Amino acid sequence: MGVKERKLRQKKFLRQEILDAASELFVKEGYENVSMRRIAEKIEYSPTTIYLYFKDKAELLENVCHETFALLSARLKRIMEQPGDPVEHLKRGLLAYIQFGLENPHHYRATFMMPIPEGFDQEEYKKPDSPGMQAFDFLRRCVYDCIAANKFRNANPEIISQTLWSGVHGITSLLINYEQGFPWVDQKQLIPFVVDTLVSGVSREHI
Amino acid sequence: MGVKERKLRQKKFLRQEILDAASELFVKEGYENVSMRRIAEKIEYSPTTIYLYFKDKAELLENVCHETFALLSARLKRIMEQPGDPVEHLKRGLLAYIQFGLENPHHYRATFMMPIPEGFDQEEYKKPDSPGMQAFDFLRRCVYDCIAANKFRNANPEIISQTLWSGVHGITSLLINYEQGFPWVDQKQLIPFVVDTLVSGVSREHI
DNA sequence: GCGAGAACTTAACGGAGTTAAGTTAATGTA
DNA sequence: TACATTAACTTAACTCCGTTAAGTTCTCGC
Repeated sequence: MGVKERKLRQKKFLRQEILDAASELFVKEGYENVSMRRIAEKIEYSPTTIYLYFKDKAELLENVCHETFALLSARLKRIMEQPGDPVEHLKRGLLAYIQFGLENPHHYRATFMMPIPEGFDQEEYKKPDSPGMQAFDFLRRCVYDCIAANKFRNANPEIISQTLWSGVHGITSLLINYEQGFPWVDQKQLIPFVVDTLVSGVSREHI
Repeated sequence: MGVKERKLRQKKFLRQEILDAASELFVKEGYENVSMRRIAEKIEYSPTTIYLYFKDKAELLENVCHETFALLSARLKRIMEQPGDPVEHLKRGLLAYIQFGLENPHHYRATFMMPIPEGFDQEEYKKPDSPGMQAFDFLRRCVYDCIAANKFRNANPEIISQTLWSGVHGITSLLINYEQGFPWVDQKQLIPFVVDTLVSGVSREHI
């Protein structure tokens, strides 16, 4: 009897429809302006139906972000697979991270800039299969490669990775938050300069 | 007739009481969990009274943050007045910035991590007397001093200042957001390493 | 004594996230 | 085929939010 399977497929389909509707509203209007009621309206179900598929709004938007960040991991993976020396890999990865954040500002904000809801299990985030951790792992592997190639100054690889992440997060989040609210120099100059500064700062020699 | 003066004093007093109550709730519970009603309850006035003193919630919390960030500016000013070479000044300033953010996480979040309400006049932020800009000016002056002392590599002072700011903002905001949600290395090592990386990255020679 | 205005409150609006209870339709079982 | 169970979904409601319009009270200047 394929009935059960069909039911399951239908359930998964609606779940995906919710995710898609939420994602679209999310991209267009940002976290603050996405309400459960509007998502429900979009898929033409009652608001309470969403709660049959997601525990609450936070869990729903968490899943929306997971979907998007899988794309970042894929992009980083592609960079790692291309030929090039480790430092070049690292630089391209850092640039891709920033670019990704600027292309998906609402997702980036929801994932890395919003307060973690209280009572939320923070241990969840540390799991290596969470999309944030997966992306961080690419960075970490890059750093290990650079250290193996004797390109970096003598320091804990973990501290270097975290420094680089905080560096790219800094410029990404500030540009997202103050796109117009601050007299930025040209992004096309600023972003590569930030990446160069970071990589140069952890390198054995100036580059 | 000192009556008008007394009235004005009373009005200012209540305004300050609102600010203090808001600030206290803010520090204790964070932006999300401060409601106009709760602030009103704390000062034992009706919620609508607050609107006689502040246009809306955003303006109130903006003022709360201004107060706090005046403290940062004062701290940075003190650092600049102490003896020391410009690079040392800069490093101490960057460290003080991070420390200030970690000491006032809710204020820092509200000022630098929250989405700017739509319809908000973003030009307001660029004004040089806004507390954010004032603090940024200390950084900028440090950078100019370092360039004058021929310590930095040849680059636009503006781009260097913005790079350094985004660097300290990155580590500050990530540590605020994921205090427990990420396997950080020891902050006592990480934070100085970040500052060293940034300064070294923009320096003429490795340090 | 009276009118004006300042200071503050009451009551309400519309919207948010969420939940409890109810409805409907399909399924498995006798 | 008749009945009980369950899944899927909706209706109605609760509590809370920011904010506003209207009303009240009190004080001051004339």
